Amino acid sequence: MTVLNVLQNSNIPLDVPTVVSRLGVNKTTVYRQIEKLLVKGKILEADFGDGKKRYEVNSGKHHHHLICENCSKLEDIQIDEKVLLNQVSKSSKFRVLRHNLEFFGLCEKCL
Amino acid sequence: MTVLNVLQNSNIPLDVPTVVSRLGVNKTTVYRQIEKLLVKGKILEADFGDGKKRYEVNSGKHHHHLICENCSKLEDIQIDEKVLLNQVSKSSKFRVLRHNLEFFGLCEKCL
DNA sequence: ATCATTGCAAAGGATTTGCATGGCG
DNA sequence: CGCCATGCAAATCCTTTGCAATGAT
Repeated sequence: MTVLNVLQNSNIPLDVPTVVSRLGVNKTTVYRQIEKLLVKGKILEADFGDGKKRYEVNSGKHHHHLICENCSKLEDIQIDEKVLLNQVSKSSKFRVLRHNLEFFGLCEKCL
Repeated sequence: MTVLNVLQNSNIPLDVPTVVSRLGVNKTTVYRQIEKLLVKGKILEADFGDGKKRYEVNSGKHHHHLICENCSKLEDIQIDEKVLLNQVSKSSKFRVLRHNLEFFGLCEKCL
């Protein structure tokens, strides 16, 4: 088992402590492997704003997350971001290289 | 001087350690005042993905941030999010209550 | 022998909690 | 007195760093 395996076996992004507990290896090792996988582009980092980073395999399909604030259920969503980035380039001279976009709310069941 | 004053005097969102150093009061006090201001809606939380929360006064104008990865310059940007939220409601049954959107890249000067 | 990988313990930084203190109604 | 704001120290949680031990080439 490797870090990548653990992430592949999960349908949601995992934080490092979770990966550590599933792998049974030292956390330092996991942090270092994560770093390498990130550089290689094998995995992506997600930030749900709760003070820890989460990681998921890079499927190649750029997507964002819908996070249920009641049951923590997570859903992926693909969004056409052309409109978004166009708005930015119209109103600013910044060159946007990447962005972070996550949605929080209630899933169908919790509504 | 209050926490709110410090945030009002800043043109960028500040993290708690910074507020503490500018105010000279205990960090616990600042964390507690921040919490109250958040509940009252006087301030907003911003997450730049570097492991700490930042806070800014709630101007009433919903906006996002453009963050220069070279010089850390920060620019506010307003975006018409109708299109974005429409896409979500079309492809999922989640009810989106809030979202987090930040842009990272290079400012005009650093380009 | 060398170089990368792993583990472990310690340190760091943001945040939270417990408890005692001080002000004020 | 009773309540709320403040301070301080300790604890917690995620993450990083230093260094020694192990493994592979």
